[in-house]
Amino acid sequence: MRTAKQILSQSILFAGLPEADIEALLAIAVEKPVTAGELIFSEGDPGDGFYVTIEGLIKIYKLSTEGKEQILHMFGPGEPFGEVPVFSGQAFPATAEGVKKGRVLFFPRRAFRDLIARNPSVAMNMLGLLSQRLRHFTVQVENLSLKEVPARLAGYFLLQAEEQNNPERITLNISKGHLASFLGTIPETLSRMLRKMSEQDLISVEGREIRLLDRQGLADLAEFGKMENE
Amino acid sequence: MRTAKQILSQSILFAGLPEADIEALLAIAVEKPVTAGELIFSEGDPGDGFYVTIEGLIKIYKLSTEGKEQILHMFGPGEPFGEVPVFSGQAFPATAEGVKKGRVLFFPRRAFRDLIARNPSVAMNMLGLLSQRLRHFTVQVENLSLKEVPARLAGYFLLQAEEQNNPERITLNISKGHLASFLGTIPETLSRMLRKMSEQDLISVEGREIRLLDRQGLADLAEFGKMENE
DNA sequence: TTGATTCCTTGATTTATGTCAAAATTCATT
DNA sequence: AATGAATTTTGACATAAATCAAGGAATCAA
Repeated sequence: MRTAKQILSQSILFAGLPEADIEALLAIAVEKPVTAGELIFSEGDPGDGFYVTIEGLIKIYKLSTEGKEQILHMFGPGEPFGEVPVFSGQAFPATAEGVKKGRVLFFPRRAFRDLIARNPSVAMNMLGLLSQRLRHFTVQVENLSLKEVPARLAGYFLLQAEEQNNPERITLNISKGHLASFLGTIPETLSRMLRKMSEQDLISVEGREIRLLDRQGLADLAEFGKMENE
Repeated sequence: MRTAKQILSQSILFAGLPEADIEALLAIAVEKPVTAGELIFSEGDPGDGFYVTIEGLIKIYKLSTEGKEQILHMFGPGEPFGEVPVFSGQAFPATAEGVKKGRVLFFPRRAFRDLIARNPSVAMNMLGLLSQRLRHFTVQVENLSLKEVPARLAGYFLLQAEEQNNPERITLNISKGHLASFLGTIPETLSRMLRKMSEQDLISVEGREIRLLDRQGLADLAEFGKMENE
């Protein structure tokens, strides 16, 4: 069983925080067991603290006017929930309920705010993490709305080059199959596009190492979407 | 000319903060004019503060090994830059330079951290903003990797329903043309899909009002991607 | 080495969706 | 209401990419 500490230090909100900060967070958090079907909070409850799932599965839902349950999200280990209204000082806009037995950490709003005041670098780190992810996703969304696969792929390469801090070579950290699905396509198409881009000397591929041979060409491709024909 | 205060209160990092907090931020910020071609910071400089563009245009770039400039981002009014390394206590990984004459606000790291310690709800608000946007983009990225347009569209409707806090009806806040481009398609295709979805009683469309008639059907569509044939 | 998986590539075909052209509708302004 | 501009819809056609089917690498365990 993974400990709360392990989960936290890999979670979206706290990943990469120094161990001392994780300890400080654990010190103010309250661990609660959750059973399937158990209500964690209800729509309209005051947002007096947020949660991080440690184990199990939580669903967030609203009831439609006919009383039907509309699931909005499911959250597993490492994923926070309720933090948006809590950070903003709002009531919970939906209901949270256990789906699979597990446990969650509850971070009381007040104690969390005090922790930040005592130790502002925790907040700074969190802001850094969130900003970075946000920037990543902003670019990613732009990429994905590009109509054609070669353009999305070129955009992905440029984004990765930036994030890996190397403008000339990137290493795929996921399999080509996963990459295909991530780009909204399938392995066959990805494979063909990689070949085509290699033939045009935009890139060269050696396993998971991609060399970016023509950055300007890739940028044009990402912007205009069309590849010149062979 | 829009004032720094107006820009800040609509910026990604600070939008929606109470006026008092914006004032507090302005009190620690230093306004600097920027001319075209002026260096703001260089790769490797210590990240002793971050910037928000007020007016003009800033480019962020790195130099390739052959000394060629690789532009990573351009930032206009309201957009922060340098905040990721600064929040995380790193050096700047790239160089910032003015492209169009304007001005920027500089937030010294130290003063900003002290501000957070004095006034943790500023940090809480920022965390709330970033978390919300992050959640939005996370879902959006998932949607956009769905292969077919009807699935992406259904996903978009469900996301909007959640954000507009109304599970049964949404109001498009962008034109259908823009929506098409946002979903990575074109107005013609969007139009056809809306008709098809209406014919199947998944939705009904009255101008920019979309009524979600079959939420489960939409969820299935978003998940499995296929529409049943006419 | 062998066999067993998994991952990646290639080819033939079908299908979804983009392109082009034009009509219809909506919206804003007089 | 009437004009004009912008947006949306429709139709015929072209094409990028998905599907289906098969075969090759690469990886791993014994």
